Amino acid sequence: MAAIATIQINVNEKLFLRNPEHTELGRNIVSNSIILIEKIGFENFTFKKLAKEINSTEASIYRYFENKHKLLIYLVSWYWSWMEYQVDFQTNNIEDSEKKLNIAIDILCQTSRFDPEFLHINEDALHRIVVDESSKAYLTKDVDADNKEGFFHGYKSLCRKIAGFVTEIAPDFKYPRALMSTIVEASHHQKFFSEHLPSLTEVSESEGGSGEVSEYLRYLIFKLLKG
Amino acid sequence: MAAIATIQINVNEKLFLRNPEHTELGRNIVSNSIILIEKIGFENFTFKKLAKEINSTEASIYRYFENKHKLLIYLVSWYWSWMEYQVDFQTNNIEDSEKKLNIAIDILCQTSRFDPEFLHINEDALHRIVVDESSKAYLTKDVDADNKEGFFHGYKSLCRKIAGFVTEIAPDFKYPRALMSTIVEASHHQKFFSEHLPSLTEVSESEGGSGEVSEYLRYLIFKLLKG
DNA sequence: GTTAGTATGATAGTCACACTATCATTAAAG
DNA sequence: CTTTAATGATAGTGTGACTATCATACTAAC
Repeated sequence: MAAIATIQINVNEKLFLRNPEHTELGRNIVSNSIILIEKIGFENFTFKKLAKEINSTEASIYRYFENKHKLLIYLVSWYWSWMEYQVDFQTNNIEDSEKKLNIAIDILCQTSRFDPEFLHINEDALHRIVVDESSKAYLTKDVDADNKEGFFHGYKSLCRKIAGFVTEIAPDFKYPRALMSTIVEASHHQKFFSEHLPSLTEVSESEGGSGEVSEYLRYLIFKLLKG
Repeated sequence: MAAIATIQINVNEKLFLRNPEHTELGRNIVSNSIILIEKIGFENFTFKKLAKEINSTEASIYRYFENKHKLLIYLVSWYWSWMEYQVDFQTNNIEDSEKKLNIAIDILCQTSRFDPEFLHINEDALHRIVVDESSKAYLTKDVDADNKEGFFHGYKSLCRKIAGFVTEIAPDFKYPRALMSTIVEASHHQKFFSEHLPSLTEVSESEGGSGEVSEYLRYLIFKLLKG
């Protein structure tokens, strides 16, 4: 099926040297880096290995991304923009704030699936990268500099948006943003724990997400907001 | 004041090649690695730099720790054991489960300070390492293997203990362990966000911890359990 | 007191990662 | 038809992450 309107996901321009969306090689770098990072983990991932994978060279990849850390931030940024787009799209024309919040939670946990138009991006693999690796994007000594450059705009923007739903439901709730950052982080580590350190949680995510993480988060949030 | 009884913090033996507690050099490695990692960050930290710092050699450090990742897990493990000891000590003889839970939260957030007997360990620096770096200890492709070796025992044990307090307060609460892992993780990233990405939270931790993180966490937990 | 063992230091070497630089080739744009 | 931009090919540098070897100093045992 042909797309009539093309969705454009915007990522901070300082995250790349050449825009990877504009060329075949660039899209190849992005799509295969997702596959490879998901497969071998970010620490074991190198531009040399990626180059081999796509039959290109290290030097060519360096023409797009300064280093693998910038690439990771690029991928994670892309993910947050995509998430925000999904939230906008799926909550559009919905009045009920609780409904909107529920939709947002499902999107965060990837419980509901949205047919995307990004042929070169494996969204499932990217989601797993975000779960496993995204905190490494900001847990560095460069956070403050990177934040000044606006690298975390997507994450902050999404949190702000969902925190807005929270405030619509409970205008007196004191911690809408803290709650949302807690929930977003929890959506990742609860999934991680359920798969790798199951004694840290009652939630069990068996294959593809039966939705126990989102159930748990939903329970937390609504109990907090409505008593 | 002299200690009459000496506290022994136990760390999984597989985390080191030679027990660093047993020698001067070993304790030096541990104490200076804490200072150095806190200062330059885990990614920039190398055994060579540490060796220089303590006037020793790379080779000597490798006789104690297989690699810097194992050293990180060692430090984090030590921290969790120490935290659990503090919880045990400070909640001893207290009957009221709510009080115990409050104490545990304060300990997690380092709001209450405990005079320790570990001269060679800078607990404040170690706490900052745990906030900034501890998730890197398990967010790797080796989690499952490392978990099998018991490297995360301390973390799991502490969560289980505090989850026990939760169950004492609210026996019907469905997610005691998930809640506790969420809270422990939140105690780290809320502090991190308040310092580096403040738009992600209402909490602000000005110097030494005025305790806003613990206030927030306390609010969450008790609203959930009694709300 | 000699010997044997253990901890550390000193040095050097290997391999892989993280780049940087240069030049050749090809394809598209004017 | 020429210029320019994108890629490939190759090589080189510095550093990190180790491993190996040998010398030395101290300690503990016989």
